[in-house]
Amino acid sequence: MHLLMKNLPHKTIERLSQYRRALLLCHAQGMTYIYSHEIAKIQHITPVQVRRDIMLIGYTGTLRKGYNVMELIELIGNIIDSEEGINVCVVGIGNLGRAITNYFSGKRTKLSIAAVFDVEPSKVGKKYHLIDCFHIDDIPRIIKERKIEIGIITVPGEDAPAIAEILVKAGIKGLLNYTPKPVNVPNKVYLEEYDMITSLEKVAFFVKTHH
Amino acid sequence: MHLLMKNLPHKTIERLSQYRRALLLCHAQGMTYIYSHEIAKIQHITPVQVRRDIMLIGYTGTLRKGYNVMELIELIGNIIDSEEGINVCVVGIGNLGRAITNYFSGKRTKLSIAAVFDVEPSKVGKKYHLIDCFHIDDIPRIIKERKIEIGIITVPGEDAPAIAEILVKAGIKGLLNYTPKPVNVPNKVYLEEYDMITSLEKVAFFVKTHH
DNA sequence: ATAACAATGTGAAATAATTAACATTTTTCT
DNA sequence: AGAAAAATGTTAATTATTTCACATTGTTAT
Ligand SMILES: NC(=O)c1ccc[n+]([C@@H]2O[C@H](COP(=O)([O-])OP(=O)(O)OC[C@H]3O[C@@H](n4cnc5c(N)ncnc54)[C@H](O)[C@@H]3O)[C@@H](O)[C@H]2O)c1
Ligand SMILES: NC(=O)c1ccc[n+]([C@@H]2O[C@H](COP(=O)([O-])OP(=O)(O)OC[C@H]3O[C@@H](n4cnc5c(N)ncnc54)[C@H](O)[C@@H]3O)[C@@H](O)[C@H]2O)c1
Repeated sequence: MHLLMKNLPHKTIERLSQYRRALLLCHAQGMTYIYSHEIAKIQHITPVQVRRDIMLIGYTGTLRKGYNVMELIELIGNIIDSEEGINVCVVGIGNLGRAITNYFSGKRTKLSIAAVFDVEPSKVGKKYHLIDCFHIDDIPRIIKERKIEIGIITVPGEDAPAIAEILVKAGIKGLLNYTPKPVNVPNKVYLEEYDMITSLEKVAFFVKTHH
Repeated sequence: MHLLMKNLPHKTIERLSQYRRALLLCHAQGMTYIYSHEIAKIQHITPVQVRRDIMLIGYTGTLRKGYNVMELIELIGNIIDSEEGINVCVVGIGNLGRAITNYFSGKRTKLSIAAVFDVEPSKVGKKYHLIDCFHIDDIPRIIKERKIEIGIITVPGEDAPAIAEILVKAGIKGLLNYTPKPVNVPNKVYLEEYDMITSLEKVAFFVKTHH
């Protein structure tokens, strides 16, 4: 593993993921080289920031031609992906859980949803986009069997803390909580929380104040 | 409008929204006062940060008793809400669009979804959680009639830029793009973009590097 | 009454992230 | 060949955000 990786700013990691997505589209359109200002335009940021991020991962472009699209895609992959891939599970296969499962399935990537969980008897045993749905009591077993390292929580808010605890006990390494209820995890588990209401309220605030 | 509001850091706005949500739950449980360290615990941040945010909005608590829950809820409301409320629309009523519409409807808040749009003939004319679905050709008219100021984009990625343009032309003031495709808007429109893959890749990266 | 404690409020310091400035280099044009 | 243009790479400056450190002050215990 690169020494570089350790010290990459969080924001840079996010942007690398976004650059890669944009680059994949550019590659699909037949572009072989791209300038920092072109990437910047797509992502609504400055060219300097793009160059700095790319500098941080130790890649260097060609003066006057820019960056080799495919090389950059591969390097970003080396940085942010795990070689062997990482398995993910979704807990709570309601509206949001199904939308996410649907969204991910088919996307060829190093991240794949290896199981989904719910409590509803009518859902347990079914398949969602080819992925088995298990009862939450099976979380410990399935997580071990299927080497799942990351959990996405989409249960009703009030159940989120309990589910987080179950997942942590089962050995999960990272959690993505889409519930409005914050959950507690030990320090060794990486936690990311996102709530749409917060985003919307933020947009509303800036709409209100900037005009 | 407060002078204060103008200069609040973006991060503070996000946290205020989160504090309020947590405070509402505390209020519902009958708490009348709360300490900065209690809020901090819920949100996984430091008590100093909570106190600083609260300082920034000009509220002051009671020494030794902490903050009055209801007063704080109301003050945060004064800061981030619009008095009259803001109307929102969702464009693209697929899996994610429906999940979001479902999630928002019923939540009593100053933000309400006033219309949804799609292109599918089978969806146009129907109601989703009591909200009318119109054809995207009606965007300009409906946005004016219903005084919609914010748009949430949940169409397939490739259509997002075109939809953003239509919404901007129709006079939208803020956009929340849940598509993986970045869109362009003029400077006066506030834009927030969020992609789940990026979040998941970020979690995966830190899982990989921190262990 | 007084000391010990536990909370807030905040200037100052530290850290994180972005942006400016510019040296360098390749390409193109004359 | 030499000048002009346009791109990268990077140090330094700036700005944004978080954290430290501590003065202040109600509350509780002795
Ligand atoms: N729908 C959205 O767009 C949206 C947006 C932001 C946040 N959220 C949040 O995501 C969560 C799910 O939203 P939704 O709209 O999909 O709700 P939903 O009710 O459609 O789905 C919840 C699912 O969780 C299952 N469930 C309930 N208790 C469970 C438990 N203890 N263990 C496992 N599964 C359990 C239910 O059977 C159901 O399938 C909620 O917390 C919601 O606040 C949703
Ligand atoms: N499902 C998820 O969890 C998820 C997560 C992140 C991002 N996304 C993104 O959100 C978007 C929607 O995802 P989804 O799973 O709901 O897809 P979906 O196919 O279920 O829904 C898309 C909807 O948009 C409609 N549509 C198509 N073209 C349109 C146009 N020009 N104008 C208006 N409506 C149009 C379709 O009729 C459909 O109803 C996609 O861009 C996807 O990448 C989805």
